[in-house]
Amino acid sequence: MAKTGTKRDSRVRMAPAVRRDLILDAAQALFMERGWDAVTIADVQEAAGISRGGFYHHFAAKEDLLSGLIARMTEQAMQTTEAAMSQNNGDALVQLNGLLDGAAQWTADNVNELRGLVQIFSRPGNEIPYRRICDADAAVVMPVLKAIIEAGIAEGTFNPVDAGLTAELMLSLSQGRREVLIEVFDLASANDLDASVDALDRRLRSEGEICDRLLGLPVGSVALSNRTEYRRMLAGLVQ
Amino acid sequence: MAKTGTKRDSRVRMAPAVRRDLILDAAQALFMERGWDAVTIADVQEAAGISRGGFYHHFAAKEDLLSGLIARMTEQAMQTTEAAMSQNNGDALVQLNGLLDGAAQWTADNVNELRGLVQIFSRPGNEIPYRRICDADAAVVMPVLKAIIEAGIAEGTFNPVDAGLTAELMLSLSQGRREVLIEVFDLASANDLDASVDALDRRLRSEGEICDRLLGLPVGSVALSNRTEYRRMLAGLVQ
DNA sequence: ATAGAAACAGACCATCAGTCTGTAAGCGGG
DNA sequence: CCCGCTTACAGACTGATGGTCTGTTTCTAT
Repeated sequence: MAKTGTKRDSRVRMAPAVRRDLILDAAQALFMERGWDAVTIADVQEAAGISRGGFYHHFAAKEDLLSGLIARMTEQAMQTTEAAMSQNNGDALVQLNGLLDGAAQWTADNVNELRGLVQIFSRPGNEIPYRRICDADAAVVMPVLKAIIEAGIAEGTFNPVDAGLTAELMLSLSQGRREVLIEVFDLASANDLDASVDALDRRLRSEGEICDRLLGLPVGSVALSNRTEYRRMLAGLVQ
Repeated sequence: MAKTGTKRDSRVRMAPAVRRDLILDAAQALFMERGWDAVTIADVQEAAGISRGGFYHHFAAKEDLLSGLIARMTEQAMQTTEAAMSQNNGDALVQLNGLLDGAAQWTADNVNELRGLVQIFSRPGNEIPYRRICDADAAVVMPVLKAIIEAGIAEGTFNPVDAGLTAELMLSLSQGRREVLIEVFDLASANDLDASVDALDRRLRSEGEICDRLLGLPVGSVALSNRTEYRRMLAGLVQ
Protein backbone atom coordinates (compact mmCIF):
# COMPACT_ATOMS: atom_id res chain seq x y z
CA MET A 1 0.00 0.00 0.00
CA ALA A 2 2.03 2.82 -1.21
CA LYS A 3 -0.94 4.79 -2.43
CA THR A 4 -3.42 5.89 0.20
CA GLY A 5 -3.55 3.83 3.32
CA THR A 6 -3.60 4.54 7.03
CA LYS A 7 -2.21 1.04 7.49
CA ARG A 8 0.50 0.72 10.11
CA ASP A 9 3.80 0.35 8.27
CA SER A 10 6.44 -0.17 10.96
CA ARG A 11 9.47 0.12 8.79
CA VAL A 12 13.07 -0.17 9.91
CA ARG A 13 15.27 2.69 8.90
CA MET A 14 18.99 2.16 8.80
CA ALA A 15 22.18 3.98 7.88
CA PRO A 16 22.86 3.48 4.17
CA ALA A 17 26.17 1.71 4.68
CA VAL A 18 24.65 -0.72 7.13
CA ARG A 19 21.69 -1.54 4.93
CA ARG A 20 23.94 -1.87 1.93
CA ASP A 21 26.10 -4.36 3.75
CA LEU A 22 23.03 -6.29 4.85
CA ILE A 23 21.83 -6.53 1.27
CA LEU A 24 25.29 -7.53 0.09
CA ASP A 25 25.44 -10.20 2.79
CA ALA A 26 22.17 -11.67 1.61
CA ALA A 27 23.19 -11.48 -2.03
CA GLN A 28 26.54 -13.09 -1.36
CA ALA A 29 24.96 -15.96 0.55
CA LEU A 30 22.45 -16.56 -2.22
CA PHE A 31 25.16 -16.33 -4.85
CA MET A 32 27.35 -18.87 -3.09
CA GLU A 33 24.35 -21.15 -2.82
CA ARG A 34 22.79 -20.92 -6.27
CA GLY A 35 25.08 -19.03 -8.59
CA TRP A 36 24.58 -15.56 -9.94
CA ASP A 37 21.98 -15.94 -12.65
CA ALA A 38 19.77 -18.01 -10.38
CA VAL A 39 19.66 -15.17 -7.88
CA THR A 40 16.72 -12.84 -8.44
CA ILE A 41 16.25 -9.43 -6.94
CA ALA A 42 13.13 -10.75 -5.26
CA ASP A 43 15.24 -13.39 -3.52
CA VAL A 44 17.74 -10.84 -2.32
CA GLN A 45 14.94 -8.57 -1.12
CA GLU A 46 13.35 -11.29 0.91
CA ALA A 47 16.61 -12.56 2.36
CA ALA A 48 17.71 -9.05 3.26
CA GLY A 49 14.28 -8.15 4.64
CA ILE A 50 13.73 -5.12 2.50
CA SER A 51 11.21 -4.04 -0.07
CA ARG A 52 11.64 -3.56 -3.79
CA GLY A 53 11.81 0.19 -3.47
CA GLY A 54 14.24 -0.13 -0.60
CA PHE A 55 16.55 -2.32 -2.60
CA TYR A 56 16.56 -0.04 -5.62
CA HIS A 57 17.24 2.88 -3.34
CA HIS A 58 20.63 1.37 -2.58
CA PHE A 59 21.44 -0.38 -5.84
CA ALA A 60 20.67 1.05 -9.22
CA ALA A 61 20.49 -2.33 -10.92
CA LYS A 62 21.37 -5.98 -10.52
CA GLU A 63 24.61 -5.14 -12.24
CA ASP A 64 25.35 -2.67 -9.47
CA LEU A 65 24.78 -5.35 -6.87
CA LEU A 66 27.31 -7.55 -8.64
CA SER A 67 29.81 -4.72 -8.66
CA GLY A 68 29.35 -4.40 -4.93
CA LEU A 69 29.99 -8.09 -4.42
CA ILE A 70 33.07 -8.04 -6.61
CA ALA A 71 34.42 -4.98 -4.85
CA ARG A 72 33.92 -6.68 -1.52
CA MET A 73 35.74 -9.81 -2.62
CA THR A 74 38.53 -7.86 -4.25
CA GLU A 75 39.08 -5.98 -1.03
CA GLN A 76 40.63 -9.12 0.43
CA ALA A 77 43.07 -9.31 -2.45
CA MET A 78 43.97 -5.68 -1.93
CA GLN A 79 44.59 -6.07 1.77
CA THR A 80 46.63 -9.21 1.27
CA THR A 81 48.69 -7.56 -1.41
CA GLU A 82 49.30 -4.44 0.60
CA ALA A 83 50.17 -6.40 3.72
CA ALA A 84 52.66 -8.53 1.81
CA MET A 85 54.26 -5.51 0.21
CA SER A 86 54.47 -3.30 3.27
CA GLN A 87 56.57 -5.60 5.39
CA ASN A 88 59.37 -6.56 3.03
CA ASN A 89 61.68 -4.01 1.54
CA GLY A 90 64.48 -6.03 0.07
CA ASP A 91 65.48 -6.38 -3.55
CA ALA A 92 63.02 -7.22 -6.31
CA LEU A 93 63.29 -10.97 -5.92
CA VAL A 94 62.62 -10.75 -2.21
CA GLN A 95 59.64 -8.53 -2.89
CA LEU A 96 58.31 -10.88 -5.52
CA ASN A 97 58.66 -13.89 -3.28
CA GLY A 98 57.06 -11.89 -0.50
CA LEU A 99 54.08 -11.14 -2.71
CA LEU A 100 53.71 -14.75 -3.77
CA ASP A 101 54.13 -15.91 -0.20
CA GLY A 102 51.48 -13.48 0.95
CA ALA A 103 49.08 -14.96 -1.59
CA ALA A 104 50.00 -18.47 -0.49
CA GLN A 105 49.45 -17.46 3.11
CA TRP A 106 46.02 -16.10 2.34
CA THR A 107 45.21 -19.30 0.51
CA ALA A 108 46.34 -21.40 3.44
CA ASP A 109 44.27 -19.33 5.85
CA ASN A 110 41.14 -19.45 3.72
CA VAL A 111 41.18 -22.84 2.05
CA ASN A 112 37.59 -23.58 2.81
CA GLU A 113 36.38 -20.28 1.46
CA LEU A 114 38.59 -20.71 -1.57
CA ARG A 115 37.16 -24.14 -2.24
CA GLY A 116 33.65 -22.73 -2.07
CA LEU A 117 34.55 -20.00 -4.51
CA VAL A 118 36.27 -22.36 -6.90
CA GLN A 119 33.29 -24.67 -6.88
CA ILE A 120 30.74 -21.94 -7.37
CA PHE A 121 32.67 -20.29 -10.14
CA SER A 122 33.14 -23.55 -11.99
CA ARG A 123 29.40 -24.03 -12.20
CA PRO A 124 27.71 -22.84 -15.38
CA GLY A 125 25.99 -19.49 -15.32
CA ASN A 126 28.71 -17.84 -13.26
CA GLU A 127 31.06 -16.92 -16.07
CA ILE A 128 30.32 -13.24 -15.72
CA PRO A 129 31.03 -12.85 -12.02
CA TYR A 130 34.07 -15.06 -12.44
CA ARG A 131 35.53 -12.86 -15.13
CA ARG A 132 34.69 -9.78 -13.15
CA ILE A 133 36.61 -11.09 -10.16
CA CYS A 134 39.55 -12.15 -12.27
CA ASP A 135 39.71 -8.78 -13.94
CA ALA A 136 39.32 -6.89 -10.68
CA ASP A 137 41.96 -8.92 -8.91
CA ALA A 138 44.27 -8.61 -11.88
CA ALA A 139 43.76 -4.84 -11.83
CA VAL A 140 44.88 -4.83 -8.21
CA VAL A 141 47.87 -7.12 -8.52
CA MET A 142 49.04 -6.17 -11.99
CA PRO A 143 50.53 -2.74 -11.20
CA VAL A 144 52.30 -4.07 -8.11
CA LEU A 145 53.72 -7.01 -10.00
CA LYS A 146 54.78 -4.86 -12.90
CA ALA A 147 56.46 -2.41 -10.53
CA ILE A 148 58.43 -5.22 -8.92
CA ILE A 149 59.53 -6.52 -12.28
CA GLU A 150 60.59 -3.08 -13.39
CA ALA A 151 62.49 -2.63 -10.16
CA GLY A 152 64.24 -5.92 -10.84
CA ILE A 153 65.18 -4.71 -14.30
CA ALA A 154 66.53 -1.44 -12.94
CA GLU A 155 68.39 -3.42 -10.32
CA GLY A 156 69.94 -5.56 -13.01
CA THR A 157 68.73 -8.83 -11.50
CA PHE A 158 65.65 -9.43 -13.66
CA ASN A 159 65.87 -9.81 -17.37
CA PRO A 160 62.41 -10.36 -18.81
CA VAL A 161 61.47 -9.83 -22.45
CA ASP A 162 58.84 -7.28 -21.46
CA ALA A 163 57.75 -6.21 -18.00
CA GLY A 164 54.07 -5.79 -18.80
CA LEU A 165 53.72 -8.95 -20.80
CA THR A 166 55.58 -10.93 -18.19
CA ALA A 167 53.31 -9.61 -15.46
CA GLU A 168 50.29 -10.54 -17.54
CA LEU A 169 51.60 -14.04 -18.07
CA MET A 170 52.32 -14.52 -14.40
CA LEU A 171 48.78 -13.46 -13.65
CA SER A 172 47.27 -15.79 -16.20
CA LEU A 173 49.46 -18.50 -14.74
CA SER A 174 47.83 -18.02 -11.37
CA GLN A 175 44.37 -17.71 -12.90
CA GLY A 176 44.87 -20.92 -14.84
CA ARG A 177 45.51 -22.60 -11.53
CA ARG A 178 41.78 -22.80 -11.02
CA GLU A 179 41.27 -26.02 -12.92
CA VAL A 180 44.11 -27.65 -11.04
CA LEU A 181 42.56 -26.50 -7.78
CA ILE A 182 39.29 -28.17 -8.69
CA GLU A 183 41.15 -31.43 -9.14
CA VAL A 184 43.19 -30.87 -5.99
CA PHE A 185 40.09 -30.25 -3.90
CA ASP A 186 38.34 -33.24 -5.41
CA LEU A 187 41.26 -35.48 -4.54
CA ALA A 188 41.40 -34.09 -1.04
CA SER A 189 37.68 -34.66 -0.61
CA ALA A 190 38.19 -38.24 -1.76
CA ASN A 191 40.67 -38.59 1.10
CA ASP A 192 43.54 -39.03 -1.32
CA LEU A 193 45.67 -36.47 0.41
CA ASP A 194 48.94 -37.66 -1.12
CA ALA A 195 47.71 -37.34 -4.68
CA SER A 196 46.13 -34.01 -3.85
CA VAL A 197 49.35 -32.59 -2.43
CA ASP A 198 51.28 -34.03 -5.35
CA ALA A 199 49.07 -32.37 -7.92
CA LEU A 200 49.26 -28.99 -6.22
CA ASP A 201 52.98 -29.24 -5.61
CA ARG A 202 53.72 -30.22 -9.19
CA ARG A 203 51.69 -27.35 -10.53
CA LEU A 204 53.20 -24.71 -8.30
CA ARG A 205 56.70 -26.01 -8.86
CA SER A 206 56.16 -25.72 -12.61
CA GLU A 207 54.76 -22.24 -12.22
CA GLY A 208 57.81 -21.24 -10.24
CA GLU A 209 60.22 -22.54 -12.84
CA ILE A 210 58.30 -20.83 -15.59
CA CYS A 211 58.50 -17.56 -13.68
CA ASP A 212 62.25 -18.08 -13.40
CA ARG A 213 62.49 -18.40 -17.14
CA LEU A 214 60.22 -15.48 -17.84
CA LEU A 215 62.25 -13.26 -15.55
CA GLY A 216 65.60 -14.56 -16.72
CA LEU A 217 66.50 -15.93 -13.30
CA PRO A 218 68.32 -19.12 -12.28
CA VAL A 219 66.07 -22.09 -11.57
CA GLY A 220 64.63 -22.04 -8.07
CA SER A 221 64.71 -18.27 -7.63
CA VAL A 222 60.96 -17.86 -7.54
CA ALA A 223 59.64 -20.03 -4.74
CA LEU A 224 56.01 -21.01 -4.32
CA SER A 225 55.99 -22.14 -0.69
CA ASN A 226 56.41 -25.77 0.26
CA ARG A 227 54.84 -29.24 0.33
CA THR A 228 54.37 -29.63 4.08
CA GLU A 229 52.47 -26.36 4.08
CA TYR A 230 50.17 -27.66 1.34
CA ARG A 231 49.56 -30.87 3.19
CA ARG A 232 48.64 -29.06 6.36
CA MET A 233 46.40 -26.77 4.38
CA LEU A 234 44.59 -29.48 2.46
CA ALA A 235 44.21 -31.60 5.58
CA GLY A 236 42.44 -28.63 7.10
CA LEU A 237 39.56 -28.86 4.66
CA VAL A 238 36.31 -29.50 6.43
CA GLN A 239 34.69 -32.86 5.62
CA MET B 1 -3.91 -17.87 -36.03
CA ALA B 2 -2.78 -21.22 -35.00
CA LYS B 3 -6.11 -22.20 -33.57
CA THR B 4 -8.97 -22.46 -36.03
CA GLY B 5 -8.65 -20.45 -39.17
CA THR B 6 -9.17 -21.00 -42.88
CA LYS B 7 -6.76 -18.13 -43.40
CA ARG B 8 -4.27 -18.57 -46.22
CA ASP B 9 -0.94 -19.38 -44.65
CA SER B 10 1.53 -19.78 -47.51
CA ARG B 11 4.45 -20.94 -45.47
CA VAL B 12 7.87 -21.75 -46.83
CA ARG B 13 9.17 -25.14 -45.94
CA MET B 14 12.87 -25.78 -46.08
CA ALA B 15 15.41 -28.48 -45.36
CA PRO B 16 16.45 -28.26 -41.71
CA ALA B 17 20.12 -27.55 -42.45
CA VAL B 18 19.23 -24.73 -44.83
CA ARG B 19 16.80 -23.10 -42.43
CA ARG B 20 19.26 -23.47 -39.59
CA ASP B 21 21.92 -21.72 -41.59
CA LEU B 22 19.52 -18.95 -42.50
CA ILE B 23 18.68 -18.39 -38.86
CA LEU B 24 22.36 -18.48 -37.92
CA ASP B 25 23.10 -15.95 -40.66
CA ALA B 26 20.50 -13.59 -39.28
CA ALA B 27 21.66 -14.11 -35.71
CA GLN B 28 25.29 -13.52 -36.64
CA ALA B 29 24.49 -10.31 -38.46
CA LEU B 30 22.46 -9.02 -35.53
CA PHE B 31 25.14 -10.05 -33.10
CA MET B 32 27.86 -8.26 -35.02
CA GLU B 33 25.65 -5.19 -35.11
CA ARG B 34 24.32 -4.98 -31.57
CA GLY B 35 26.10 -7.48 -29.40
CA TRP B 36 24.72 -10.66 -27.95
CA ASP B 37 22.53 -9.56 -25.09
CA ALA B 38 20.87 -6.93 -27.23
CA VAL B 39 19.75 -9.60 -29.67
CA THR B 40 16.32 -10.97 -28.88
CA ILE B 41 14.79 -14.10 -30.30
CA ALA B 42 12.10 -11.91 -31.79
CA ASP B 43 14.75 -9.97 -33.69
CA VAL B 44 16.31 -13.12 -35.05
CA GLN B 45 12.90 -14.45 -36.03
CA GLU B 46 12.04 -11.37 -37.97
CA ALA B 47 15.42 -11.11 -39.64
CA ALA B 48 15.36 -14.77 -40.59
CA GLY B 49 11.74 -14.60 -41.72
CA ILE B 50 10.48 -17.35 -39.51
CA SER B 51 7.95 -17.62 -36.73
CA ARG B 52 8.47 -18.25 -33.06
CA GLY B 53 7.46 -21.87 -33.34
CA GLY B 54 9.67 -22.27 -36.35
CA PHE B 55 12.67 -20.89 -34.56
CA TYR B 56 12.22 -23.10 -31.54
CA HIS B 57 11.82 -26.07 -33.81
CA HIS B 58 15.45 -25.63 -34.83
CA PHE B 59 16.98 -24.23 -31.66
CA ALA B 60 16.08 -25.42 -28.20
CA ALA B 61 17.04 -22.15 -26.56
CA LYS B 62 18.91 -18.92 -27.06
CA GLU B 63 21.88 -20.69 -25.56
CA ASP B 64 21.66 -23.24 -28.34
CA LEU B 65 21.71 -20.48 -30.91
CA LEU B 66 24.90 -19.13 -29.35
CA SER B 67 26.46 -22.57 -29.47
CA GLY B 68 25.66 -22.71 -33.15
CA LEU B 69 27.31 -19.37 -33.77
CA ILE B 70 30.39 -20.32 -31.78
CA ALA B 71 30.68 -23.63 -33.59
CA ARG B 72 30.47 -21.82 -36.89
CA MET B 73 33.18 -19.36 -35.98
CA THR B 74 35.40 -22.02 -34.51
CA GLU B 75 35.19 -23.96 -37.73
CA GLN B 76 37.48 -21.39 -39.32
CA ALA B 77 40.06 -21.94 -36.62
CA MET B 78 39.83 -25.67 -37.17
CA GLN B 79 40.30 -25.44 -40.90
CA THR B 80 43.19 -23.02 -40.57
CA THR B 81 44.87 -25.22 -38.01
CA GLU B 82 44.41 -28.37 -40.01
CA ALA B 83 45.60 -26.71 -43.20
CA ALA B 84 48.71 -25.41 -41.49
CA MET B 85 49.49 -28.77 -39.97
CA SER B 86 48.86 -30.91 -43.01
CA GLN B 87 51.40 -29.32 -45.28
CA ASN B 88 54.52 -29.24 -43.14
CA ASN B 89 56.11 -32.34 -41.77
CA GLY B 90 59.47 -31.22 -40.49
CA ASP B 91 60.74 -31.20 -36.94
CA ALA B 92 58.82 -29.73 -34.04
CA LEU B 93 60.12 -26.20 -34.49
CA VAL B 94 59.17 -26.19 -38.15
CA GLN B 95 55.73 -27.46 -37.26
CA LEU B 96 55.31 -24.86 -34.57
CA ASN B 97 56.35 -22.05 -36.86
CA GLY B 98 54.06 -23.48 -39.51
CA LEU B 99 51.15 -23.38 -37.11
CA LEU B 100 51.89 -19.81 -36.06
CA ASP B 101 52.39 -18.79 -39.65
CA GLY B 102 49.07 -20.35 -40.60
CA ALA B 103 47.38 -18.26 -37.93
CA ALA B 104 49.19 -15.15 -39.13
CA GLN B 105 48.16 -15.92 -42.69
CA TRP B 106 44.52 -16.23 -41.68
CA THR B 107 44.79 -12.96 -39.82
CA ALA B 108 46.27 -11.25 -42.84
CA ASP B 109 43.55 -12.62 -45.09
CA ASN B 110 40.75 -11.61 -42.76
CA VAL B 111 41.87 -8.38 -41.13
CA ASN B 112 38.59 -6.64 -41.65
CA GLU B 113 36.57 -9.46 -40.21
CA LEU B 114 39.00 -9.71 -37.32
CA ARG B 115 38.67 -6.04 -36.60
CA GLY B 116 34.91 -6.36 -36.52
CA LEU B 117 35.14 -9.27 -34.12
CA VAL B 118 37.63 -7.52 -31.87
CA GLN B 119 35.44 -4.44 -31.71
CA ILE B 120 32.24 -6.33 -31.01
CA PHE B 121 33.81 -8.50 -28.37
CA SER B 122 35.33 -5.53 -26.60
CA ARG B 123 31.90 -3.98 -26.13
CA PRO B 124 30.15 -4.65 -22.83
CA GLY B 125 27.54 -7.36 -22.74
CA ASN B 126 29.54 -9.70 -24.95
CA GLU B 127 31.70 -11.31 -22.31
CA ILE B 128 29.90 -14.60 -22.56
CA PRO B 129 30.22 -15.14 -26.30
CA TYR B 130 33.79 -13.91 -26.12
CA ARG B 131 34.74 -16.46 -23.51
CA ARG B 132 32.91 -19.15 -25.39
CA ILE B 133 34.91 -18.43 -28.52
CA CYS B 134 38.18 -18.29 -26.63
CA ASP B 135 37.47 -21.57 -24.93
CA ALA B 136 36.32 -23.24 -28.13
CA ASP B 137 39.33 -22.05 -30.11
CA ALA B 138 41.64 -23.06 -27.30
CA ALA B 139 40.06 -26.49 -27.26
CA VAL B 140 40.89 -26.81 -30.96
CA VAL B 141 44.44 -25.49 -30.87
CA MET B 142 45.51 -26.76 -27.46
CA PRO B 143 45.89 -30.46 -28.32
CA VAL B 144 47.76 -29.67 -31.52
CA LEU B 145 50.10 -27.30 -29.76
CA LYS B 146 50.68 -29.68 -26.92
CA ALA B 147 51.43 -32.48 -29.37
CA ILE B 148 54.01 -30.35 -31.13
CA ILE B 149 55.66 -29.45 -27.86
CA GLU B 150 55.75 -33.06 -26.79
CA ALA B 151 57.22 -34.00 -30.14
CA GLY B 152 59.89 -31.38 -29.58
CA ILE B 153 60.67 -32.84 -26.20
CA ALA B 154 60.94 -36.34 -27.62
CA GLU B 155 63.11 -34.94 -30.36
CA GLY B 156 65.38 -33.35 -27.80
CA THR B 157 65.07 -29.87 -29.27
CA PHE B 158 62.43 -28.42 -26.91
CA ASN B 159 62.99 -28.18 -23.22
CA PRO B 160 59.92 -26.64 -21.57
CA VAL B 161 59.10 -26.91 -17.88
CA ASP B 162 55.81 -28.61 -18.66
CA ALA B 163 54.24 -29.28 -22.05
CA GLY B 164 50.64 -28.65 -21.00
CA LEU B 165 51.34 -25.52 -19.01
CA THR B 166 53.52 -24.14 -21.76
CA ALA B 167 50.82 -24.73 -24.33
CA GLU B 168 48.32 -22.98 -22.06
CA LEU B 169 50.60 -20.02 -21.65
CA MET B 170 51.20 -19.73 -25.37
CA LEU B 171 47.46 -19.72 -25.87
CA SER B 172 46.86 -17.06 -23.25
CA LEU B 173 49.64 -15.11 -24.88
CA SER B 174 47.71 -15.04 -28.12
CA GLN B 175 44.42 -14.35 -26.36
CA GLY B 176 45.94 -11.45 -24.49
CA ARG B 177 46.83 -10.01 -27.86
CA ARG B 178 43.27 -8.72 -28.11
CA GLU B 179 43.85 -5.50 -26.23
CA VAL B 180 46.90 -4.75 -28.31
CA LEU B 181 44.88 -5.38 -31.44
CA ILE B 182 42.30 -2.84 -30.35
CA GLU B 183 45.05 -0.27 -30.05
CA VAL B 184 46.62 -1.36 -33.32
CA PHE B 185 43.35 -1.04 -35.20
CA ASP B 186 42.64 2.32 -33.61
CA LEU B 187 46.03 3.62 -34.69
CA ALA B 188 45.53 2.29 -38.19
CA SER B 189 42.10 3.92 -38.37
CA ALA B 190 43.70 7.18 -37.30
CA ASN B 191 46.00 6.84 -40.31
CA ASP B 192 49.01 6.41 -38.07
CA LEU B 193 50.21 3.35 -39.91
CA ASP B 194 53.78 3.53 -38.60
CA ALA B 195 52.73 3.55 -34.97
CA SER B 196 50.21 0.82 -35.68
CA VAL B 197 52.78 -1.45 -37.29
CA ASP B 198 55.23 -0.65 -34.51
CA ALA B 199 52.79 -1.64 -31.78
CA LEU B 200 51.91 -4.91 -33.46
CA ASP B 201 55.50 -5.74 -34.30
CA ARG B 202 56.71 -5.05 -30.80
CA ARG B 203 54.03 -7.21 -29.29
CA LEU B 204 54.58 -10.16 -31.60
CA ARG B 205 58.32 -9.93 -31.28
CA SER B 206 57.97 -10.08 -27.50
CA GLU B 207 55.60 -13.00 -27.77
CA GLY B 208 58.11 -14.83 -29.92
CA GLU B 209 60.95 -14.30 -27.50
CA ILE B 210 58.80 -15.41 -24.61
CA CYS B 211 57.93 -18.57 -26.50
CA ASP B 212 61.63 -19.16 -27.03
CA ARG B 213 62.21 -18.96 -23.32
CA LEU B 214 59.24 -21.11 -22.45
CA LEU B 215 60.40 -23.80 -24.84
CA GLY B 216 64.05 -23.52 -23.90
CA LEU B 217 65.08 -22.44 -27.40
CA PRO B 218 67.67 -19.91 -28.54
CA VAL B 219 66.33 -16.41 -29.13
CA GLY B 220 64.72 -16.01 -32.52
CA SER B 221 63.69 -19.63 -32.94
CA VAL B 222 59.98 -18.95 -32.79
CA ALA B 223 59.15 -16.49 -35.52
CA LEU B 224 55.95 -14.49 -35.74
CA SER B 225 56.06 -13.39 -39.36
CA ASN B 226 57.41 -9.98 -40.36
CA ARG B 227 56.90 -6.23 -40.38
CA THR B 228 56.30 -5.68 -44.08
CA GLU B 229 53.55 -8.26 -43.93
CA TYR B 230 51.90 -6.38 -41.07
CA ARG B 231 52.14 -3.12 -42.91
CA ARG B 232 50.53 -4.55 -45.99
CA MET B 233 47.84 -6.12 -43.84
CA LEU B 234 47.01 -3.01 -41.82
CA ALA B 235 47.04 -0.86 -44.94
CA GLY B 236 44.40 -3.19 -46.32
CA LEU B 237 41.86 -2.14 -43.71
CA VAL B 238 38.81 -0.59 -45.27
CA GLN B 239 38.18 3.05 -44.39
C1' DA C 1 7.64 22.24 16.38
C1' DT C 2 8.21 21.82 11.54
C1' DA C 3 9.96 21.46 6.97
C1' DG C 4 12.82 19.06 4.06
C1' DA C 5 15.56 15.21 2.92
C1' DA C 6 16.29 10.61 2.63
C1' DA C 7 15.05 5.75 3.54
C1' DC C 8 11.58 2.69 2.50
C1' DA C 9 7.04 0.21 0.86
C1' DG C 10 4.60 -2.08 -2.59
C1' DA C 11 1.72 -1.85 -6.65
C1' DC C 12 2.64 -1.66 -11.41
C1' DC C 13 4.93 -2.10 -16.01
C1' DA C 14 7.61 -3.91 -19.90
C1' DT C 15 10.41 -7.11 -21.91
C1' DC C 16 11.55 -11.36 -23.37
C1' DA C 17 12.67 -16.41 -23.27
C1' DG C 18 10.21 -20.26 -23.74
C1' DT C 19 5.52 -23.10 -24.39
C1' DC C 20 1.40 -24.89 -26.51
C1' DT C 21 -1.93 -25.95 -29.69
C1' DG C 22 -3.00 -26.06 -34.18
C1' DT C 23 -1.88 -26.04 -39.41
C1' DA C 24 0.32 -26.65 -43.97
C1' DA C 25 3.75 -28.98 -46.71
C1' DG C 26 6.13 -32.99 -48.29
C1' DC C 27 6.55 -38.14 -48.75
C1' DG C 28 5.79 -42.95 -48.99
C1' DG C 29 2.60 -46.83 -49.52
C1' DG C 30 -1.56 -48.72 -51.23
C1' DC D 1 -4.11 -40.64 -57.10
C1' DC D 2 -5.38 -40.37 -52.58
C1' DC D 3 -4.52 -40.88 -47.84
C1' DG D 4 -2.19 -40.77 -43.66
C1' DC D 5 1.94 -39.89 -41.23
C1' DT D 6 5.82 -37.11 -40.20
C1' DT D 7 7.84 -32.77 -39.62
C1' DA D 8 8.52 -28.01 -40.51
C1' DC D 9 6.15 -24.08 -39.24
C1' DA D 10 2.64 -20.32 -37.34
C1' DG D 11 1.30 -17.35 -33.76
C1' DA D 12 -1.19 -16.57 -29.49
C1' DC D 13 -0.06 -17.04 -24.76
C1' DT D 14 2.49 -17.38 -20.25
C1' DG D 15 5.50 -16.83 -16.50
C1' DA D 16 9.41 -14.92 -14.65
C1' DT D 17 12.01 -11.09 -13.68
C1' DG D 18 14.38 -6.56 -13.87
C1' DG D 19 13.14 -2.08 -13.30
C1' DT D 20 9.82 2.15 -12.29
C1' DC D 21 6.62 5.16 -9.91
C1' DT D 22 4.04 7.18 -6.48
C1' DG D 23 3.27 7.58 -1.97
C1' DT D 24 4.66 7.04 3.09
C1' DT D 25 7.47 7.08 7.23
C1' DT D 26 11.44 8.32 9.86
C1' DC D 27 15.23 11.23 10.98
C1' DT D 28 17.55 15.59 11.36
C1' DA D 29 18.54 20.33 11.23
C1' DT D 30 17.04 24.81 12.34
